[in-house]
Amino acid sequence: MQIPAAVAPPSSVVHHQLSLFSSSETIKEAKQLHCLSLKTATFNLSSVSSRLLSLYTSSPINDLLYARSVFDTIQSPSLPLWNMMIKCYVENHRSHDAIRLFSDLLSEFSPDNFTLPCVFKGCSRLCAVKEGEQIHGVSIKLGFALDKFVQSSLVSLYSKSGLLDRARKVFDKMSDRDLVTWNSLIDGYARSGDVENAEKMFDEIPERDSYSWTSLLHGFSKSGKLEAARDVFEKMPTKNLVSWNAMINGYMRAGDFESACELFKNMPERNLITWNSVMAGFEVNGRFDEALGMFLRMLKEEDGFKPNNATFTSLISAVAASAILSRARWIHGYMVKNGIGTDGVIGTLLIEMYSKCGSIESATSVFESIRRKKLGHWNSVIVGLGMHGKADEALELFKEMVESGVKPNAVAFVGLLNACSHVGYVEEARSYFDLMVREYGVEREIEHYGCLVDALCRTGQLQEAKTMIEKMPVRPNKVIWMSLLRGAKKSVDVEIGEYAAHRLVDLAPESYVPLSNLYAAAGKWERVSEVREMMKKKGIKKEAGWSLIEREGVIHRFIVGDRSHRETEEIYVKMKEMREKLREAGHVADTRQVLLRIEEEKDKEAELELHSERLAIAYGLISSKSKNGKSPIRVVKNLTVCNDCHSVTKLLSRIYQRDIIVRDNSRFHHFRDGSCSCNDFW
DNA sequence: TTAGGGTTAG
Repeated sequence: MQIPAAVAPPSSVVHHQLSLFSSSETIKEAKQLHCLSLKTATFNLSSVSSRLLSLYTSSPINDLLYARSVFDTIQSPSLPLWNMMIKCYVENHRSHDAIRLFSDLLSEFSPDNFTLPCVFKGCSRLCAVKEGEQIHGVSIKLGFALDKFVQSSLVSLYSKSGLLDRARKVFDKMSDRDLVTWNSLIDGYARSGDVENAEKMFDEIPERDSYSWTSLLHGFSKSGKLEAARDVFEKMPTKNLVSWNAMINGYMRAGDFESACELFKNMPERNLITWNSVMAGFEVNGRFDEALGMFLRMLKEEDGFKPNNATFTSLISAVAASAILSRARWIHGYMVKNGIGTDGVIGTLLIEMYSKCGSIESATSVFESIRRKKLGHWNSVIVGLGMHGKADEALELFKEMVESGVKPNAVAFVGLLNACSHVGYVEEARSYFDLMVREYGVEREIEHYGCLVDALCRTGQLQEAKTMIEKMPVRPNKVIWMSLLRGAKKSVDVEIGEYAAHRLVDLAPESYVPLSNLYAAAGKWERVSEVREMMKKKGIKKEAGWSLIEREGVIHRFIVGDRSHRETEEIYVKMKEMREKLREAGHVADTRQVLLRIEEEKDKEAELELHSERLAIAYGLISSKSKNGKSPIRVVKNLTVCNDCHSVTKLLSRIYQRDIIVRDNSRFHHFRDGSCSCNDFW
């Protein structure tokens, strides 16, 4: 709506305001000028509103909301204003909206040589190379085939999309190349891993600025050629923050933390990307505590750094992997306080984090709070429910998803089949295995076969599982052989177990452990010794078991027979009490899965009784009694729960009337009042 | 009178 000015502002006022525009560069100043222009009624002058839009859309301000509000009040904006607005959307990572605006523009104007580069950049951000090609055709028809900026943005689009031949074709046709064009192409070769061509172009370049050096450096570091990257880094005439970051990121990705930290320590300045690179590097290399530690350090050391989606992507994954619920709640709380939204991939990761940290309730509530639910959100919650043994809910949500018009993909079916296999729903698994192809047109991948095989194995249908593996059209991987071997161990079927183990050992040396467990369960102690000899010879160690439990922010970790804890005395008193109560409840130890051959049954029992999860549960029972006797005991374990511990934990949940939630290496067990959510299939 | 293309995290 335009408000007519009562009195035309004097030209001296307008002149003064325009001069203020050129000296402004902060959002605060922009807003002040915005107010001033409204108060003095200069806003309706196109010279003023145009300058204001330019200010809002240019760096470093780039404020999309204010820009759009100005744009919307201008009647019939000129082509440059449309161009600014499109660029602002692209710069704010809203390229879909930028393209939408571009198609609106087409009904008013013909795009010019300023419009097209922005649109190509948007296409490149969206990986929309087909659309880019179409608009490339349009730009030729409109006579912009030889415009330097149009050509340069096309080189960039094709480079980033990996179409180096096409990029090169445009590049070769250019009569007026500048550094930007060269850099686009060098970067294209570098990011596609063609370091040779990147280097060749770099050598041919008439003049180098820091972009070219950094692109080459990035190419080397991305392809893992860190010495070559370091060489470029040392040789470049002026290093900037971007080159430091690229180098640090290369080292972090390669797991060379020492070199990365050395650079991190010595660099002249840091930005958010520096910190994010380090956090992501720790996270992908499995050093979750350090990733979290860097985040805390950043908050402490860097005043005014506002963590963004990239920060949280690494951080949420790190917390999910650590499986500590209090950390999950803390990071989520931090995000809520700081206005980080849950749509898109962040929502997906949050759901996954809560599931992996043992609170499927919080995972579900995050899912429910997301207004525009995308496929990723549905998949994440379905996978989570499966992990927690809630197959009925997973199946129900799947139906809701389909009814809401979201088309399931391969991942959705992995989640669904996995949920079925975890509770032993073989018939449901079969039916969805069939339906996914017949009704939804989703191609079966090895994971889908894996889930069905697993469901068959968990329910003891080993022969059928074996036949299925032999008939399936894809080559079985180690996960599938491992399912069969685990199933054989559970059903104590030595023949099928050996069959699986023989096919497995080449793919996965750690498979000797379940084989040895199988022999132990079958009482074939000579075979156990043979396998253990073999493991020794090949240098394969059985991963030591541990369990952890968190209390008031502190992680307490136990190994078998642990006596190192500060409250060891109390823990062992509790263990004794547990033992007596279990005996009263009629528990008889299941000693079949004791790996070592111990002659006396009594000793076998003693070994079982000191399993790390029992120590953790004992600690949970004594440490949380005074605070809140009703909160569940949450234990994280690195290995699969053994038969005996599983039945013991069921009994303990009844005896002490406490929910006990155990995460093992593949799923969750919710123990309550004497039974477990896995229905004893695991 | 206002506008465009190239480097690092995800």
